[in-house]
Amino acid sequence: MQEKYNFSGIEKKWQKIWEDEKAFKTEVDESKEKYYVLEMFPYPSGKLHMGHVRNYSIGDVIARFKAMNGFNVLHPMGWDSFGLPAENAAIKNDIHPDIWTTENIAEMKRQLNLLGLSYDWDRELATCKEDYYKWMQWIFIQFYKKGLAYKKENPVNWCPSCKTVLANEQVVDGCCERCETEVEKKNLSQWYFKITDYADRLLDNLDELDGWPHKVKVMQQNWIGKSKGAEVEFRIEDFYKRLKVFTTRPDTLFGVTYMVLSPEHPYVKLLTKGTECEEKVNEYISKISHLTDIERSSTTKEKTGVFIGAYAINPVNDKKVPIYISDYVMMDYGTGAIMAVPAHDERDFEFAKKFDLDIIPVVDSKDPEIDVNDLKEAFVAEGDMINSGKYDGMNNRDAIAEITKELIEKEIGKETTNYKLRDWLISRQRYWGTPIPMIYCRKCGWVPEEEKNLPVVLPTDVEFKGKGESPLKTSKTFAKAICPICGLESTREMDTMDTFLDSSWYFLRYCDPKNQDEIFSTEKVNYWMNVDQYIGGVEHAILHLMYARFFEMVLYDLGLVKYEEPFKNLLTQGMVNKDGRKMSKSLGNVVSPEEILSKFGADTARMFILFAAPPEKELDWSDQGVEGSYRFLNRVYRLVCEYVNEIRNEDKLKEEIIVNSADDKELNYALNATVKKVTEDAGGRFQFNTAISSIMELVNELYRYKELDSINMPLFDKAISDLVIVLSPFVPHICEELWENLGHENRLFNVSWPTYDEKALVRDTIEIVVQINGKVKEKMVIENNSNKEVMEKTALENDKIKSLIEDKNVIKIIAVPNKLVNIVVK
RNA sequence: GCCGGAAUGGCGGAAUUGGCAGACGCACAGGACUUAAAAUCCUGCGGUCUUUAUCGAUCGUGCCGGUUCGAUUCCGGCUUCCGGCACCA
Repeated sequence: MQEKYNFSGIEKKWQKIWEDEKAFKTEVDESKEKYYVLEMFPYPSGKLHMGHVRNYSIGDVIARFKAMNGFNVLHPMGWDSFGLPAENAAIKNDIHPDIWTTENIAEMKRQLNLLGLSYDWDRELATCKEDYYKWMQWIFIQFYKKGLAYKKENPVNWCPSCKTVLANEQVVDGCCERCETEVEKKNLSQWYFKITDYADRLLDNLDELDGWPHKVKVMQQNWIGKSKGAEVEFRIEDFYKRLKVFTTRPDTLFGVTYMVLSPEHPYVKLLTKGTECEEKVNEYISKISHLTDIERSSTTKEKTGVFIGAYAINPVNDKKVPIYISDYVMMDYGTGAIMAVPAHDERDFEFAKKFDLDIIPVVDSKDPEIDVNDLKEAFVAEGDMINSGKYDGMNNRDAIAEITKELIEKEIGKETTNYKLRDWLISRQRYWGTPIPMIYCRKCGWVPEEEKNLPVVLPTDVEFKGKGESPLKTSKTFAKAICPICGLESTREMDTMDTFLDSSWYFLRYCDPKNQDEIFSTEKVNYWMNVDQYIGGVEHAILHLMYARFFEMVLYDLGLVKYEEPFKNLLTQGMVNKDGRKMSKSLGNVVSPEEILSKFGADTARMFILFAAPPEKELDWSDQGVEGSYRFLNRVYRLVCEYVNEIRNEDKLKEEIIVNSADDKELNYALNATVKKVTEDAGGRFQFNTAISSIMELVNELYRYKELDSINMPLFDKAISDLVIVLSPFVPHICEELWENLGHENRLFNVSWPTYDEKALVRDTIEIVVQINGKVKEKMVIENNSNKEVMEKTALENDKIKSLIEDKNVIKIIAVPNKLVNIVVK
């Protein structure tokens, strides 16, 4: 066996063998339990970064571990290949997005393969290929038929740099999540998906996702933003329509002192037209329309607003209150109008102070420090009702229910639930995406393309100018279509789909990626789904993960899949940082994976990344840490090499393993403890750092044992073999090489995971601790599983303990078997 | 502002059920091998005090308090940092 650890030769050799042997190909096999492990597929930017390396290393350990434990593992990889960068490259470099993307995929696949990942490449898919987006369009049509896709004109988020509209979820702090340009509002007619229909299910199902990080579930909860309350109708003086408001605090109805409409509220024009207030109202509306969303929604901004000259009548006490407009009321939440209770709402309080409006407390504070008749700030806590007629004295929690009941009886209100979640705007005014398969017929309106005509293919005769219109409009052929209903010459939809649609179901297509006749075979999807372990960055906690859940629910309702939730377990890996900061070009602290791979090899890179931190935590890149991992692999290599070349004696290997000497027992203990630890940490908890540390301990023990005068050959051989096996999911190349040199002809990923012997983990004698008043004073070696009496007796007979307690009163003795004796003295 | 999460040596981190805090690794220091270096191997490595050294004493898991024989772990109250949401009525 070659003495030097030649990682480069070894890695090339095994990558070739795996590829030639199609080592990781999977098929449905009903006789075996399946395991679907999935890493979020990448956008083919062309360059692999450390985040990818981490993501895929984690997935690969799990995939290899599960395969060795007898599971039929599905571990696919593909490309989220529609999207803006390709199109921007087209505009800039005059290269077709398809070519740019295809080249990038090839380059990235080459880099991925350098990592030795156990993918079934026969299942590779790319969302920009016709055979994928054909089914994307098919799904769109199913959504449309189910009434879940609709077109409407609305003020939408427009990114002036990306020149397209964005979904709510893609706007971060008022800016485009991709390019950080400030987002503008535009009134456009756009396609939406009715994700709001699924708000409750998206929320309720979260409870059952035990295998998801708490954090992600909370983020989705916040995003859905469910709040229960009541809708209340107010009469408006001298006006034929009633004003509806939403409130979560019907208990404060008696404290309403004014009303506020959003400036965009349709009543504003009706109520002010021709009145003396019209001018200043219009002035205000025009002023705030120049504000950006960020300016308008800043909580630090002073409240502004204007009285519109109209009054509303409070239905519970017939009080007349003035109506204002203000930009702190949003048109797209609730009814676009609020009842203002300054005594019990911070925003209303601020507004009332500024405009010198009445503040009437209706909930009394239990805290004597707070005088509700002289408030310095809004009182939002619980308390008993005051100034509220027959409800006075009632706890305000109860009053919520009682007053709501009264509203319903009088038919001036009802219970309502509101959500922050908005419908998903899915149209994009870009070329490099799935064409929306809809046709506009001037007689029949919007009609879906016939399914037999799918896919609606992206035309190639387009120009990329980067104007604010879909490049599809420059195609001479694309627009023309025949109405599937009446045959009239019609026009196609020119927008494409948000790429988040493509990634909302790719995990299903992996189950049956080559199917020409249907989106996937039910049988195959039922066998593989759902995803047992999904791994990716936490940045997808809301967008991708909620959209994918929504898709799965709709497909479930369509009878296409048997689970409502696609991802059983989710692992959100932490970021890879350098010097405590995010790796970024501008900071100049980017570590290139390829450089590390050529210097140390894939196994070292994987080892470091898995060992340096638990997967969900941030990981700080450390060059010295990488060298440490490299050192460790060299140490393992030398150990096996020395064994194979110098120590191994084939004749002795045939003997049965008999563990006899104390040293043998030590080694056997270390071996079994390590197998147990790695099995639990790598297979269950996904704490690869501790799994690896326990393997390091075994290596240390093997080095110690190797130097002994007599070596128990069969035992040592077993320990070396098991070491190589349990290490292989982490660093597969070096282990295959070692395995081969140990004389095996099979491949490690086909080898069964070793079992451990609980008996070997039971030592003859163990060390226990003797405490006095909880402080460790002495350590004693006693027989394993000694009973409490023996433990106490041994402790009390110990000379040191004796001397320490001789002039004290023993009050109590606590003995915990195999752990400690605690003597309480006074 | 609201909602989550975290805080342990010089550093990354471990302690899975309330039971020896600091596994494993990095860095550092000393030694062995070597003409020398690299590599490798061995030893030490939380603070303070004490001792020639051993042995030992004592403090120590962000801060304050509680429960307990015993708390990094449970409870209450803070501080700081990270993340999410945010005039959402």
